[in-house]
Amino acid sequence: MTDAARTSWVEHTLDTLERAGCRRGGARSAVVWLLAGKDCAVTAREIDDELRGSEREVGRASVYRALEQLAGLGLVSRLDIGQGVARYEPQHPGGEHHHHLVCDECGSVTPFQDAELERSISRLSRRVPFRVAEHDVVLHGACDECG
Amino acid sequence: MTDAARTSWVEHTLDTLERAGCRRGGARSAVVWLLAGKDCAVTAREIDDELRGSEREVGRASVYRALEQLAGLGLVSRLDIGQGVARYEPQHPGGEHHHHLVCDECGSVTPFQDAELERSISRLSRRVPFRVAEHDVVLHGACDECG
DNA sequence: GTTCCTGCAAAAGATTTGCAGTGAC
DNA sequence: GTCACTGCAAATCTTTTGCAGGAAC
Repeated sequence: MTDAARTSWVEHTLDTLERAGCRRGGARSAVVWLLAGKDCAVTAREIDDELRGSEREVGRASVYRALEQLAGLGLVSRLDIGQGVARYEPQHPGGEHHHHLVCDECGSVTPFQDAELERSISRLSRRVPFRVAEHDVVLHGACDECG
Repeated sequence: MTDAARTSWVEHTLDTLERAGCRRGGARSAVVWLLAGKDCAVTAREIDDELRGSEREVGRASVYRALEQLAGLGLVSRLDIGQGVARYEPQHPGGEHHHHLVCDECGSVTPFQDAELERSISRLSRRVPFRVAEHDVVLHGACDECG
């Protein structure tokens, strides 16, 4: 992930928000900038903690509200990969796309990509009686260090 | 899913519990029997509600404790498919295996099977630096009625 | 000036835990 | 009799909501 790609996602995101009739509030922008720096899914708590120690403090409710809004506009993906917490990551338009390995021992989350898997899912998506918008694949097990 | 398969899962489950040093408590058995009758993932609340109206009432805590134990022994799968609730379904040893379509409009959860997808995942599982024990695929979108 | 945004505190849900009594073996 | 199991109530944790003040346009 290049810096250019991150910046481009931020611009695209702020533009889309503006077109949706939103104003450029500081709290939401802080969440957008923080997310832009993440390569893999983070939890609301992680965002909240990280912003709490930053120059722009943000209330927890604002973090959740920003994430909900961004997810609704398709700018971030929301993932539920166990452990009872939602995770969020930037969704780069037409760009990189990955899935997750979750270690059930230590809780670590690692991204991976696989073209064959994507092809299977894309073929499958056409077969089901369902308008498929997104898909998530989660592999559970033990990571290199734990297993 | 045949009645025989359900009964066989119950027997296998109770046996495994016994071998793990558990006693045959009534609450846990009630949860096992209820799960055996389900073809797709249910929430703890659904189990609790259903048992509350049955002959064998079960405390909520016992439902959660039973599910945690069953999941730990690999007898049920725990799924997090959004909506902030965990779902559980029987894991038939070496048997049927399915994934889920989740309608983001109405919240319905529909199971599906796909052999090609399974093959992709199984090949993939051998390639990653990770000991893969389970996998979940969730397709999000709009169901036939909502979409 | 209007409408959206924000933060706090309170509320709502899901899940877990402490504990005292009950039941299985 | 021992040790696991159970149910209740309380606690914990994540996420949502109400509301009053503040900011964007």
